[in-house]
Amino acid sequence: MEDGAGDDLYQELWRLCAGPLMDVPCVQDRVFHFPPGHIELAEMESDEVYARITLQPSSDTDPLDPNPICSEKPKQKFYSFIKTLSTSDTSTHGGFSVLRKHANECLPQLDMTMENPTQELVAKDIHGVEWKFKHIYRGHPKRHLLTTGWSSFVAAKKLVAGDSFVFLRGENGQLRVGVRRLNPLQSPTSSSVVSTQNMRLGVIVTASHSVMTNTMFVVCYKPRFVSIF
Amino acid sequence: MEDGAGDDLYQELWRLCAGPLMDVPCVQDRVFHFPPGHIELAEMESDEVYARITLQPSSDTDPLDPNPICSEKPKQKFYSFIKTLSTSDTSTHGGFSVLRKHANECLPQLDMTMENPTQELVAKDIHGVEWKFKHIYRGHPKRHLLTTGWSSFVAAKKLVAGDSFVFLRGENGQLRVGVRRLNPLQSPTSSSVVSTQNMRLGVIVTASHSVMTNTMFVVCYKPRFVSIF
DNA sequence: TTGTCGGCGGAAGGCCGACAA
DNA sequence: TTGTCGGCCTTCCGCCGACAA
Repeated sequence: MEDGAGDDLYQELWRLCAGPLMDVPCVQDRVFHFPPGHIELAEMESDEVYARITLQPSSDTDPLDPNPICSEKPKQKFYSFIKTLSTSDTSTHGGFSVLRKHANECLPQLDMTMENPTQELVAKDIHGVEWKFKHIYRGHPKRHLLTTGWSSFVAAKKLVAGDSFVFLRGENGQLRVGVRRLNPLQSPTSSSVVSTQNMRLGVIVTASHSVMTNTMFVVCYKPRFVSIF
Repeated sequence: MEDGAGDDLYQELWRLCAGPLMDVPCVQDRVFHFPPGHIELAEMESDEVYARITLQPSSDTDPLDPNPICSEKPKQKFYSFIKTLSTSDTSTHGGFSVLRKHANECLPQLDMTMENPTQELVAKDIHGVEWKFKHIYRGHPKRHLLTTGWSSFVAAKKLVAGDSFVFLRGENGQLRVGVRRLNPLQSPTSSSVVSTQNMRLGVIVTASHSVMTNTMFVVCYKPRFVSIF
């Protein structure tokens, strides 16, 4: 999807959107004789993040074999904040109020010699879609705001007060934005076509078929609904 | 969902939204030793219609046994039209232009002694949700239009030029509205969580399990994607 | 007959500082 | 410091008849 440096940022964005307790383990997988390999994703409609884990049955019986894939360290430093949205933040009346601490730590520096310093921020969400925001420092007393572009983001992501806005900057200056919802958007399909029962049976059959024929299969791991499978 | 007379209308609405070639057969089911019984539905998001068919394995071996359920005749007459939406119909600039023939045949009569005769139409969609439209006969030359309320319907149903608007009136004066799309809305889940493979396997297992244990099971029949199952 | 347009009035969007919690 | 509000300007919505295909 992106050049090398960007992948780190997407992975960090995924972590931020999923929440601190939702890291996907990849070492213990070996205990069940499945060499790991997973990919982080997000739903198109809700931006709900999930992990797709590709599993292949293995005859390797040593669960203590160190896993080279997980031993890599992140190479760059990240600057990020998460803010719970106020009523004003999500209202169509105005923009987004950036807390001073967040602005100082995470937003690119403004030229403070100007009367009303302003800049355009261009950030990508977890799908790689670009979002533009006007960042301005104005008012009395002075404050940081996101104005033009913010309301489109709120509408497109269907954000309401209580949801959280995720912002991330890499050392190289690349920006990412994301969303963490207070109440997940209900999927239209969950109530109609796809029965949980059918899915569960399908997964079981797929897994056993995979073991018998020694072929690969895929599991989707959704932080919000871990207990389903 | 509704009192008796309304059910007929919903069934007719389902037929109109699915298209003339999409009637759900219910006689030949017997040939496969499944006493029939189905219910028409529509997806919450796209209004795509489908049929949910409940099947129970049967030891009855006479395929020619007449089916009493399908021999009933509809009791009331329906007045309906389907119009392909023009660019103007779906534009936010104005309302919906009702073809004269359609207005004469299907819309409730206006009081033509008025200068600009108008009335409010209240119609339910396939979910039972009410939609209100202002119907007015005005302009030079005179024409039938749906104005206030129409744009909300277009936005909510995500209609674009080329899609079709379905209108239905029963003898009792009850009104129904529906939608038939040129290009189906792609479901966000179809590209992510739910794999066709898992669904297919789930259905097969459910069916064989049903036969073995002689219990009921359910199949969803979607006119647009008959070939999937 | 009916699709599209210009005109226009009103509602909502959205940028601003004021102010108080 | 920052959530909310009144003010005000602009954009877009949406109802109208005109007009031509």
